[in-house]
Amino acid sequence: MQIGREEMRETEREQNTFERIYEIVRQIPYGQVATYGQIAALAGNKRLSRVVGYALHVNPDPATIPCYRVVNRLGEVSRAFAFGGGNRQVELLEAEGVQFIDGRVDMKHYQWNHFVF
DNA sequence: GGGGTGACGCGTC
DNA sequence: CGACGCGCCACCC
Repeated sequence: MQIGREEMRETEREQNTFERIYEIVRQIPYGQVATYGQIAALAGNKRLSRVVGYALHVNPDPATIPCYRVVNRLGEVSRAFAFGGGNRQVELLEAEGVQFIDGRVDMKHYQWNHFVF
């Protein structure tokens, strides 16, 4: 169909923003976590961190998008986690072997390092 | 089209 | 430490 090329690019970009975010979150390995900013950077713009948060908030498919593996830069889980609060998120992560120090993920050891592979 | 909001990040005080 | 403030960008009135 013939819609304006620019218009289409815009639409594509917007969809891709979310698609990229979800695709990246899907790739976070078992037993590891990533930060919002990290995902934003991988999605192409590290300033998208807030959008990443929003994207996970409206997570369309929690079954395949492990949003609980996403924490903030300090390793803190979200208090507004969808399934029964942040405590639930902590449980899920600990079940994967992720260790916490003072209520925060030990980022040094569990943050996903996408460069090493 | 304008304005408020947020599962963030970073600088300041 | 904690409390603000600001920038960012997509979303929702």
